[in-house]
Amino acid sequence: MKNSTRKEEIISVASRLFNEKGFQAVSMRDIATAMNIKAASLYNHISGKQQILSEIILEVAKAFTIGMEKVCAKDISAIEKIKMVIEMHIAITVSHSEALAALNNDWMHLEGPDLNAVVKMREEYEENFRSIIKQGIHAGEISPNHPEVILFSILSTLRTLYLWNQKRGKLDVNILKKDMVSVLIKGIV
Amino acid sequence: MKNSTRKEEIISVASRLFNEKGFQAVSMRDIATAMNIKAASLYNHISGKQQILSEIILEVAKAFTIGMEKVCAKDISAIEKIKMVIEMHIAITVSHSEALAALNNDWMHLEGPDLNAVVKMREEYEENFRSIIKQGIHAGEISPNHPEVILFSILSTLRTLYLWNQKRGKLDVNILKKDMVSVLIKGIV
DNA sequence: TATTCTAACTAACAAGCGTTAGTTTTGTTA
DNA sequence: TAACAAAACTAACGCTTGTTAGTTAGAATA
Repeated sequence: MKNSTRKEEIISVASRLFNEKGFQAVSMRDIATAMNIKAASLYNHISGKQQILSEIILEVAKAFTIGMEKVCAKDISAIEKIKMVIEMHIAITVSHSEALAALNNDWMHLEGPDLNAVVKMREEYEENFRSIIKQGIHAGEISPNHPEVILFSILSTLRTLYLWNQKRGKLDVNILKKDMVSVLIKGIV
Repeated sequence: MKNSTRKEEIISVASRLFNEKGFQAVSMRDIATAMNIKAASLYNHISGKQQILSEIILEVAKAFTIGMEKVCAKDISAIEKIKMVIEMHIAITVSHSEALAALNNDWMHLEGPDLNAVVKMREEYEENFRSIIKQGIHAGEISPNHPEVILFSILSTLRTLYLWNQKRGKLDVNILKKDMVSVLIKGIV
């Protein structure tokens, strides 16, 4: 309802718990206990468990959509676009690490219009990425491998980045960007 | 207890449901309904929900461990080893697609020794992969990028393969192997 | 035919779930 | 200090959960 600090705190704590155990394994009582209050008190700030999940996921999903639109609007080569996408993913991952777990693993527990919206954003995001790759192949910048394999390979790496970033204490962002662009585009040989 | 067909059927149905909704979101009644029996009847064949999860995850985790040990035992170049690992991942993914969802997303819901065992197998797997990459860098076969980024990039792609294989109707395995080896090793330019 | 085994069933349990209603505490403003 | 709003509380609701106990139908074995 409001934009209170307490509401943001709930969403932040819930993100952390969802990241650790998954949406279905975290109860309202778990969230409340982590904040040293009772479960019923949460309802002074949010309308229910579903709303918490929606807010977490929709915020980060929108960030990706906006980021991809910015990349597509630029008049640059396909390779340059892919570099931008990689850098955008890294930036969002660093700032929204725990929300990415929900986006990746718990999107199917959204309901109603929120579920539809997230699925649609995801499809459009992949379609935009696919177009960039095809553009690059057509222009001769990218090797004519199965574009689906290229798309899948890069996107899998980017989507799983949050896990690695959590595991091995926060690599330096600029080094990470440089190395990932290099590995994903030029390969490892 | 026994090696009955009915038990395997339960595990197969459970794998499918866990793959769709996640371990915590699937109830024993869901599994039973999908088999046209009552939840209590499941207990004639298995000891509980935890056992179902353990059997699903441990089987596929062991397959990876055995596969990796075979690769490491070979006296071939690092690049050849990585090719073998990629091909192994694709083979296991095709034959155990739904179990991979549980291994990736629900391993943290294991309990006791099973949890420890899976975590340990995962760590050892990654350590073996890391060694192969370092060997390749040392031998000059692999570019001296941060080995951690190379490891993470390839492993992320392989671990997420089951999702893409499910989404776009089963790509041809041999073409997939060829293209993935090419993209992951030689890059996309 | 009588017996044993398998695999289903019904009924119930204690515990935990998300959520609501109504009340009390707390801190700020008039 | 009195009044008010914010945010906590207690208590309870109906429902679902994993699981157990005891029973029954049907097939295989003696």
